[in-house]
Amino acid sequence: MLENKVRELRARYKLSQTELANLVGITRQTVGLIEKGDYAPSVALALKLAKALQTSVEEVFWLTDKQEGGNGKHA
Amino acid sequence: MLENKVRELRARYKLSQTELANLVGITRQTVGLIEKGDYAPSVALALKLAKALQTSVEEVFWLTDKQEGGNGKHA
DNA sequence: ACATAATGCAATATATCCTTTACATTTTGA
DNA sequence: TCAAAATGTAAAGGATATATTGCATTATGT
Repeated sequence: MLENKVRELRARYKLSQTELANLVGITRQTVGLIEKGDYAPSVALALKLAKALQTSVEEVFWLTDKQEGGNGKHA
Repeated sequence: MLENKVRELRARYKLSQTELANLVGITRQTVGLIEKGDYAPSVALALKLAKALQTSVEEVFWLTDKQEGGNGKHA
């Protein structure tokens, strides 16, 4: 599955979800869903996020072996 | 808009669209559409493509100022 | 020339991204 | 404590990524 450290990097620069969202041209809800791992953004958005967070796409997003959890609804 | 050099890198390793598609788990049609610039893949797929092409996401995909052309249909 | 592989392209269907709107909860700061 | 900001979350809908199937065209090798 796809993992990321958007939240960690965003905290490092003391940006709110809304501020980061404005920087890259999306809504704060989308930022929240990406941080939660619910959305795998397009590479265009990933490039913008990496730039806003002053690092590379690979530093922000990476693939792991882990399987996708359940359906999101807790048991 | 989003540009990429998938075709150039694929040629460098003498891979067919079908071979690259198999390496990253998609269909050859999708490879063709990405090369043509019609699709901006998910960051998960971009990571797999960059890995298959032995480089970074930023080397394969980048954003430019250029506007999206017409609707694809020639005038 | 011929067979085969590679590519282009189109239509349809499904999955997923992303937005908008709305409301609840949590955190922060004076 | 109180107000404001930040975050969580959800539903509905538009936009687009990706698969599947099928057929036409072009390139490659013998």
